[in-house]
Amino acid sequence: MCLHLTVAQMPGLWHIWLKCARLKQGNKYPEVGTVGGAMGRKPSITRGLQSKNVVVANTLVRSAQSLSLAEKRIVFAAAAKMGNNFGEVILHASEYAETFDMPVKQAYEQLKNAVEGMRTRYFTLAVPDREGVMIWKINWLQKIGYDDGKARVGLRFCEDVLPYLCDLTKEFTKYKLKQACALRSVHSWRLLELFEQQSSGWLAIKIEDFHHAMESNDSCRNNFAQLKRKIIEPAIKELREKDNWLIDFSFTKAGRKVDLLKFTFKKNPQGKLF
DNA sequence: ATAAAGGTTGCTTCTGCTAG
DNA sequence: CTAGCAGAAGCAACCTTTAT
Repeated sequence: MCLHLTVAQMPGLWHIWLKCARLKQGNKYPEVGTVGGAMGRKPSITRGLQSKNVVVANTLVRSAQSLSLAEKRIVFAAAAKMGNNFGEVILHASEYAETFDMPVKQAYEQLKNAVEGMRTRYFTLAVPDREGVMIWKINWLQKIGYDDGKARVGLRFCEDVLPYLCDLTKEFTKYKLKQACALRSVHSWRLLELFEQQSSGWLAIKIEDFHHAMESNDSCRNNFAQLKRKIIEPAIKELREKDNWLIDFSFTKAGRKVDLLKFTFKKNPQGKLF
Protein backbone atom coordinates (compact mmCIF):
# COMPACT_ATOMS: atom_id res chain seq x y z
CA MET A 1 0.00 0.00 0.00
CA CYS A 2 2.90 2.39 0.42
CA LEU A 3 6.36 3.10 -0.91
CA HIS A 4 9.67 4.16 0.54
CA LEU A 5 11.91 6.68 -1.16
CA THR A 6 15.16 8.06 0.09
CA VAL A 7 16.71 11.37 -0.83
CA ALA A 8 19.56 9.41 -2.39
CA GLN A 9 17.02 7.92 -4.79
CA MET A 10 15.64 11.33 -5.62
CA PRO A 11 18.29 13.72 -6.90
CA GLY A 12 16.86 17.17 -7.20
CA LEU A 13 14.07 16.59 -4.71
CA TRP A 14 15.01 19.50 -2.48
CA HIS A 15 15.52 21.67 -5.53
CA ILE A 16 11.99 20.83 -6.63
CA TRP A 17 10.57 21.50 -3.19
CA LEU A 18 12.34 24.84 -2.98
CA LYS A 19 10.98 25.87 -6.36
CA CYS A 20 7.50 24.87 -5.32
CA ALA A 21 7.81 26.73 -2.03
CA ARG A 22 8.96 29.87 -3.84
CA LEU A 23 5.99 29.72 -6.19
CA LYS A 24 3.68 29.28 -3.26
CA GLN A 25 5.16 32.25 -1.43
CA GLY A 26 4.65 34.34 -4.52
CA ASN A 27 0.92 33.53 -4.44
CA LYS A 28 1.13 31.87 -7.82
CA TYR A 29 -1.48 29.33 -6.76
CA PRO A 30 -4.72 30.33 -8.50
CA GLU A 31 -7.93 30.14 -6.50
CA VAL A 32 -9.42 27.58 -8.84
CA GLY A 33 -7.34 25.60 -11.28
CA THR A 34 -9.92 24.50 -13.79
CA VAL A 35 -8.53 24.99 -17.27
CA GLY A 36 -10.47 27.17 -19.66
CA GLY A 37 -13.16 27.91 -17.13
CA ALA A 38 -13.58 31.36 -15.68
CA MET A 39 -15.85 31.38 -12.63
CA GLY A 40 -19.47 31.20 -13.61
CA ARG A 41 -18.83 30.45 -17.22
CA LYS A 42 -19.80 27.10 -18.67
CA PRO A 43 -16.54 25.16 -19.04
CA SER A 44 -15.50 23.68 -22.34
CA ILE A 45 -15.81 19.94 -21.82
CA THR A 46 -16.51 18.60 -25.25
CA ARG A 47 -13.03 17.68 -26.38
CA GLY A 48 -11.94 15.39 -23.56
CA LEU A 49 -8.43 15.37 -22.14
CA GLN A 50 -6.69 13.20 -24.66
CA SER A 51 -4.56 15.92 -26.25
CA LYS A 52 -3.22 16.99 -22.87
CA ASN A 53 0.31 16.14 -21.77
CA VAL A 54 0.95 14.22 -18.59
CA VAL A 55 4.06 15.43 -16.80
CA VAL A 56 5.31 13.44 -13.84
CA ALA A 57 8.57 13.43 -11.88
CA ASN A 58 10.98 10.66 -12.82
CA THR A 59 11.27 9.81 -9.14
CA LEU A 60 7.55 9.12 -9.10
CA VAL A 61 7.74 7.05 -12.28
CA ARG A 62 10.39 4.84 -10.66
CA SER A 63 8.42 4.55 -7.46
CA ALA A 64 5.40 2.62 -6.33
CA GLN A 65 2.32 4.79 -6.55
CA SER A 66 -0.16 2.56 -4.70
CA LEU A 67 -2.99 3.39 -7.07
CA SER A 68 -5.60 1.27 -8.79
CA LEU A 69 -6.16 1.80 -12.50
CA ALA A 70 -9.15 4.10 -11.92
CA GLU A 71 -7.26 6.13 -9.32
CA LYS A 72 -4.23 6.40 -11.57
CA ARG A 73 -6.46 7.61 -14.38
CA ILE A 74 -7.86 10.29 -12.16
CA VAL A 75 -4.47 11.42 -10.85
CA PHE A 76 -3.00 11.76 -14.31
CA ALA A 77 -6.12 13.19 -15.94
CA ALA A 78 -6.21 15.79 -13.18
CA ALA A 79 -2.47 16.43 -13.45
CA ALA A 80 -2.76 16.83 -17.21
CA LYS A 81 -5.61 19.28 -16.78
CA MET A 82 -3.89 21.15 -13.98
CA GLY A 83 -0.63 21.87 -15.84
CA ASN A 84 1.33 24.38 -13.79
CA ASN A 85 -1.75 25.91 -12.20
CA PHE A 86 -1.78 24.50 -8.70
CA GLY A 87 -5.24 24.44 -7.25
CA GLU A 88 -8.53 22.68 -7.40
CA VAL A 89 -9.24 20.61 -10.47
CA ILE A 90 -12.74 19.84 -11.66
CA LEU A 91 -13.22 16.67 -13.72
CA HIS A 92 -16.51 16.27 -15.58
CA ALA A 93 -17.82 12.75 -16.16
CA SER A 94 -18.41 13.64 -19.82
CA GLU A 95 -14.76 14.50 -20.53
CA TYR A 96 -13.57 11.51 -18.47
CA ALA A 97 -15.99 9.28 -20.41
CA GLU A 98 -14.64 10.57 -23.71
CA THR A 99 -11.03 10.30 -22.63
CA PHE A 100 -11.29 6.74 -21.37
CA ASP A 101 -14.01 5.59 -23.75
CA MET A 102 -16.88 4.60 -21.49
CA PRO A 103 -20.49 5.64 -20.87
CA VAL A 104 -20.95 8.88 -18.91
CA LYS A 105 -22.94 7.19 -16.16
CA GLN A 106 -20.20 4.63 -15.60
CA ALA A 107 -17.57 7.35 -15.82
CA TYR A 108 -19.20 9.34 -13.04
CA GLU A 109 -19.55 6.27 -10.82
CA GLN A 110 -15.88 5.44 -11.39
CA LEU A 111 -14.82 9.04 -10.78
CA LYS A 112 -16.79 9.33 -7.58
CA ASN A 113 -15.73 5.93 -6.20
CA ALA A 114 -12.08 6.42 -7.05
CA VAL A 115 -11.92 9.95 -5.65
CA GLU A 116 -13.61 8.75 -2.48
CA GLY A 117 -11.14 5.86 -2.24
CA MET A 118 -8.18 8.16 -2.77
CA ARG A 119 -8.99 10.19 0.32
CA THR A 120 -7.10 7.59 2.33
CA ARG A 121 -4.35 6.79 -0.18
CA TYR A 122 -0.82 7.85 0.66
CA PHE A 123 2.78 7.15 -0.13
CA THR A 124 5.65 7.06 2.33
CA LEU A 125 8.79 9.13 2.06
CA ALA A 126 11.95 8.17 4.00
CA VAL A 127 14.00 11.31 4.59
CA PRO A 128 17.40 10.91 6.33
CA ASP A 129 18.34 13.62 8.83
CA ARG A 130 21.00 14.10 11.56
CA GLU A 131 19.26 11.76 13.98
CA GLY A 132 18.19 9.01 11.63
CA VAL A 133 15.54 8.59 9.01
CA MET A 134 12.12 10.20 9.26
CA ILE A 135 9.27 8.34 7.63
CA TRP A 136 6.76 10.79 6.17
CA LYS A 137 3.36 9.59 5.07
CA ILE A 138 1.99 11.87 2.38
CA ASN A 139 -1.63 11.84 1.26
CA TRP A 140 -2.30 12.22 -2.44
CA LEU A 141 -5.28 14.51 -1.97
CA GLN A 142 -5.94 17.46 0.27
CA LYS A 143 -9.67 17.56 -0.40
CA ILE A 144 -12.32 16.14 -2.69
CA GLY A 145 -15.78 17.15 -3.78
CA TYR A 146 -18.53 15.95 -6.07
CA ASP A 147 -21.67 17.23 -7.72
CA ASP A 148 -24.23 14.53 -8.55
CA GLY A 149 -26.37 17.02 -10.50
CA LYS A 150 -23.65 18.04 -12.97
CA ALA A 151 -21.83 14.68 -12.81
CA ARG A 152 -18.47 16.17 -11.86
CA VAL A 153 -15.90 15.73 -9.15
CA GLY A 154 -13.35 18.13 -7.74
CA LEU A 155 -10.04 17.47 -6.09
CA ARG A 156 -6.99 19.25 -4.84
CA PHE A 157 -3.60 17.56 -4.54
CA CYS A 158 -1.63 17.89 -1.33
CA GLU A 159 1.20 20.41 -1.55
CA ASP A 160 3.84 17.71 -1.05
CA VAL A 161 2.58 15.80 -4.09
CA LEU A 162 2.59 18.81 -6.42
CA PRO A 163 6.35 18.80 -7.10
CA TYR A 164 6.01 15.35 -8.65
CA LEU A 165 3.12 16.31 -10.91
CA CYS A 166 4.13 19.73 -12.21
CA ASP A 167 6.69 20.71 -14.80
CA LEU A 168 9.17 22.34 -12.43
CA THR A 169 12.44 20.72 -13.49
CA LYS A 170 13.93 18.82 -16.40
CA GLU A 171 13.80 15.62 -14.36
CA PHE A 172 10.32 14.83 -15.65
CA THR A 173 8.64 12.29 -17.87
CA LYS A 174 6.15 13.68 -20.35
CA TYR A 175 3.67 11.82 -22.49
CA LYS A 176 0.29 12.36 -24.07
CA LEU A 177 -2.53 11.22 -21.85
CA LYS A 178 -4.08 9.75 -24.98
CA GLN A 179 -1.22 7.25 -25.17
CA ALA A 180 -2.27 5.82 -21.81
CA CYS A 181 -6.03 6.05 -22.36
CA ALA A 182 -6.39 2.71 -24.12
CA LEU A 183 -4.34 0.80 -21.57
CA ARG A 184 -6.35 -1.48 -19.33
CA SER A 185 -3.53 -2.63 -17.09
CA VAL A 186 -1.80 -0.41 -14.59
CA HIS A 187 1.41 -2.34 -15.32
CA SER A 188 1.27 -1.38 -19.01
CA TRP A 189 0.88 2.23 -17.99
CA ARG A 190 3.83 2.06 -15.65
CA LEU A 191 6.01 0.39 -18.29
CA LEU A 192 5.00 3.15 -20.71
CA GLU A 193 6.15 5.71 -18.15
CA LEU A 194 9.49 3.94 -17.74
CA PHE A 195 9.94 3.95 -21.53
CA GLU A 196 8.96 7.60 -21.92
CA GLN A 197 11.55 8.44 -19.28
CA GLN A 198 14.35 7.12 -21.54
CA SER A 199 15.41 9.00 -24.65
CA SER A 200 17.92 6.32 -25.63
CA GLY A 201 15.43 3.72 -26.79
CA TRP A 202 16.57 1.17 -24.29
CA LEU A 203 16.04 0.57 -20.62
CA ALA A 204 18.14 -1.54 -18.26
CA ILE A 205 16.66 -1.84 -14.80
CA LYS A 206 17.61 -3.89 -11.75
CA ILE A 207 15.02 -6.53 -10.98
CA GLU A 208 14.50 -5.05 -7.51
CA ASP A 209 13.87 -1.58 -8.95
CA PHE A 210 11.46 -3.09 -11.44
CA HIS A 211 9.59 -4.87 -8.65
CA HIS A 212 9.41 -1.58 -6.78
CA ALA A 213 8.18 0.35 -9.79
CA MET A 214 5.58 -2.29 -10.67
CA GLU A 215 4.63 -2.97 -7.05
CA SER A 216 5.07 -6.70 -7.66
CA ASN A 217 3.43 -9.00 -5.17
CA ASP A 218 5.40 -11.60 -3.23
CA SER A 219 4.55 -14.33 -5.68
CA CYS A 220 6.11 -12.32 -8.54
CA ARG A 221 9.06 -11.27 -6.39
CA ASN A 222 9.76 -14.88 -5.47
CA ASN A 223 9.09 -16.33 -8.88
CA PHE A 224 10.48 -14.72 -12.02
CA ALA A 225 8.18 -16.84 -14.17
CA GLN A 226 5.22 -15.29 -12.43
CA LEU A 227 6.64 -11.81 -12.92
CA LYS A 228 7.12 -12.53 -16.60
CA ARG A 229 3.72 -14.11 -17.02
CA LYS A 230 1.66 -11.73 -14.93
CA ILE A 231 3.39 -8.40 -15.44
CA ILE A 232 6.05 -8.18 -18.14
CA GLU A 233 4.47 -10.14 -20.99
CA PRO A 234 0.92 -8.73 -20.64
CA ALA A 235 2.30 -5.19 -20.40
CA ILE A 236 4.47 -5.62 -23.50
CA LYS A 237 1.58 -7.23 -25.37
CA GLU A 238 -0.76 -4.38 -24.54
CA LEU A 239 1.76 -1.68 -25.46
CA ARG A 240 2.48 -3.47 -28.73
CA GLU A 241 -1.16 -3.88 -29.64
CA LYS A 242 -2.66 -0.65 -28.37
CA ASP A 243 0.16 1.86 -28.55
CA ASN A 244 2.24 0.50 -31.45
CA TRP A 245 5.49 -0.03 -29.60
CA LEU A 246 8.16 -2.32 -30.96
CA ILE A 247 9.58 -3.91 -27.84
CA ASP A 248 12.32 -6.44 -27.24
CA PHE A 249 12.77 -7.89 -23.79
CA SER A 250 15.72 -9.79 -22.37
CA PHE A 251 17.37 -10.33 -19.02
CA THR A 252 20.74 -11.20 -17.50
CA LYS A 253 21.43 -13.39 -14.50
CA ALA A 254 23.74 -13.18 -11.52
CA GLY A 255 24.36 -16.86 -10.89
CA ARG A 256 21.01 -18.53 -11.24
CA LYS A 257 18.97 -15.55 -10.29
CA VAL A 258 17.67 -12.96 -12.74
CA ASP A 259 19.45 -9.71 -11.95
CA LEU A 260 18.85 -7.18 -14.71
CA LEU A 261 15.96 -6.59 -17.10
CA LYS A 262 16.67 -5.04 -20.49
CA PHE A 263 14.12 -3.50 -22.81
CA THR A 264 14.73 -2.03 -26.23
CA PHE A 265 11.78 -0.12 -27.56
CA LYS A 266 10.66 2.30 -30.23
CA LYS A 267 7.42 3.49 -31.73
CA ASN A 268 6.40 1.57 -34.82
CA PRO A 269 6.39 4.17 -37.65
CA GLN A 270 4.22 1.82 -39.74
CA GLY A 271 1.55 1.56 -37.08
CA LYS A 272 -1.43 3.74 -36.44
CA LEU A 273 -0.48 6.86 -34.58
CA PHE A 274 -2.52 8.88 -32.16
C1' DA B 1 -23.37 -10.80 -15.23
C1' DT B 2 -19.35 -11.87 -17.43
C1' DA B 3 -14.74 -11.85 -19.09
C1' DA B 4 -10.20 -10.87 -18.03
C1' DA B 5 -6.61 -10.32 -14.92
C1' DG B 6 -4.45 -11.50 -10.76
C1' DG B 7 -3.10 -14.85 -7.10
C1' DT B 8 -2.01 -19.50 -5.18
C1' DT B 9 -0.38 -24.00 -5.17
C1' DG B 10 1.86 -28.13 -6.45
C1' DC B 11 4.51 -30.52 -9.48
C1' DT B 12 8.28 -30.84 -13.00
C1' DT B 13 12.41 -29.29 -15.20
C1' DC B 14 16.58 -26.82 -15.37
C1' DT B 15 21.02 -25.37 -13.77
C1' DG B 16 24.87 -23.82 -10.66
C1' DC B 17 27.62 -25.75 -7.24
C1' DT B 18 30.38 -29.17 -4.95
C1' DA B 19 32.31 -33.51 -3.38
C1' DG B 20 34.35 -37.60 -4.86
C1' DC C 1 34.84 -35.19 -15.22
C1' DT C 2 30.60 -36.70 -13.29
C1' DA C 3 26.77 -37.49 -10.27
C1' DG C 4 23.90 -35.73 -6.85
C1' DC C 5 21.89 -31.94 -4.34
C1' DA C 6 19.38 -27.79 -3.76
C1' DG C 7 17.48 -23.75 -5.27
C1' DA C 8 15.36 -21.25 -9.09
C1' DA C 9 12.37 -21.22 -12.99
C1' DG C 10 8.56 -23.15 -15.83
C1' DC C 11 4.03 -24.76 -16.21
C1' DA C 12 -0.75 -25.93 -15.44
C1' DA C 13 -4.92 -25.95 -12.94
C1' DC C 14 -7.91 -23.72 -10.13
C1' DC C 15 -9.80 -19.96 -7.36
C1' DT C 16 -10.56 -14.97 -6.40
C1' DT C 17 -10.84 -10.27 -7.60
C1' DT C 18 -11.65 -6.51 -10.62
C1' DA C 19 -13.13 -3.97 -14.67
C1' DT C 20 -16.51 -3.43 -18.00
